[in-house]
Amino acid sequence: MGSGLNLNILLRIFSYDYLSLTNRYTIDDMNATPSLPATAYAVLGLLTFGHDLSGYELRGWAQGSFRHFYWSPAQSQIYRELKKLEEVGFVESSAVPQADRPDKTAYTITEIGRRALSHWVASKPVDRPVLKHHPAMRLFFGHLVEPSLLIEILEEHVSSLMQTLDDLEMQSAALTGDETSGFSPLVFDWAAEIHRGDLRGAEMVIKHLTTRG
Amino acid sequence: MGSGLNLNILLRIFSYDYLSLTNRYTIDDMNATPSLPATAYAVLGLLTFGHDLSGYELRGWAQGSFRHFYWSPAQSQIYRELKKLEEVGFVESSAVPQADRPDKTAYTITEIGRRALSHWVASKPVDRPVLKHHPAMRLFFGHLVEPSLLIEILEEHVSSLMQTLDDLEMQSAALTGDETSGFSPLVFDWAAEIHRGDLRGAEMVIKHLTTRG
DNA sequence: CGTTGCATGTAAGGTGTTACATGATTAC
DNA sequence: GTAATCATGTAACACCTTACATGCAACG
Repeated sequence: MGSGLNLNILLRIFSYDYLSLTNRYTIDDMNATPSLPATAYAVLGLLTFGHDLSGYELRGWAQGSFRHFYWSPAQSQIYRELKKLEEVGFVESSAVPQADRPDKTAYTITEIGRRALSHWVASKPVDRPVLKHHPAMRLFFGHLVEPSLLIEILEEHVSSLMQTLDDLEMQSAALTGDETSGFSPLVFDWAAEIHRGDLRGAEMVIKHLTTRG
Repeated sequence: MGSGLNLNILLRIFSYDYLSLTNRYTIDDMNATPSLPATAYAVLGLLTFGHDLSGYELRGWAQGSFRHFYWSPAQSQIYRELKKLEEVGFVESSAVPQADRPDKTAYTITEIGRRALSHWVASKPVDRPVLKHHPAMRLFFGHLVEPSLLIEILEEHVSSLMQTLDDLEMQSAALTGDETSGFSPLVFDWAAEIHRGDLRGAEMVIKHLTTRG
């Protein structure tokens, strides 16, 4: 362990109230990753693709990029995560003058933020994916309603899936070959496979319901 | 609208603090569905398969049945939802004497609970599925770490998926043909398709990473 | 002249988790 | 005897959302 580290600091780093930290991390502290919520790292990670972004822009990027394989956080939460990240020293903000507009606050990832993030990316255990499949939940209790109502719900789900697939294929195509996009096209392809599985399943269910209902 | 219904009651029913309700629902109020969280309906729905269950048993059933297509709530939350459900009159509890053990409290769905649930099952809009795919999120930021670490994470995910698939296939096989299981085998088959899509995607990613890393 | 987009936030409260407390029974 | 399972809960708090407030600029 490095120079600036004592038990007191460690306790504060790994306790939940990191918001009350007055000291920032030093590189010496980086033997372990502090327990920031995954959302904080997700926001932090968006700053590693080479652009300094404002809270507002981050919201847009989050919506555009993780929408289909992670949920996208509410805008108010992004601002809150940014505040926390700045307090622990993982990002730095700077005012960017805008023509004829109030300034915007752009965030840059710091070296120490980058290290913490890299550590988190490879850290284990990785939580298992969490799926909250509302249409499947409706089917699970489908014995309580008319099959025709179930089919309606399923068909809406199918058409929403097709839109999602279109979107994913477009995004993947647009980014493949782009040096700065990292593994994101690969992630979009992966997400597309998941959604195609969902589609196959939903169509199987519809077929089952129509041939005996 | 029915006899016992006035604006005041409506406001209380559709406001969030249904916990403070002193009046219970009557069947007349059932033209619409109150905004209970999906979790409450999920718990309520488990009581429609013909068994009266205790909080403890419900936790087990939830874990066993929706684990793979919905998340399973913490035990403490199940107890809280049951309390709420009883307060609005959707379930009734009765003490069941246990040999040589403290009594357990078994819950039964009421007629009005059943109506509310049926209404909810067919109500729209149905929320889109929410996926929080942690391994995919790691890959999304994979440009920050060694590819070998990514492959490790992916391979662990693959083996976890295979267990899930085994589990789903077993459950589907066990329940197919069982009159009392409703559509649940169909849901398990659907979930299996989703997980097979995930598997296909993860294997594609691994192949991609190994052939150029 | 109203709506949409950019941009940043606060207030309030719902949703869900972890950790703990309790107590008896069964199994090793 | 000590661990695991059955069984029920409370306390504390992390996480996240909705709704609102603000202000300016551009579009039609």
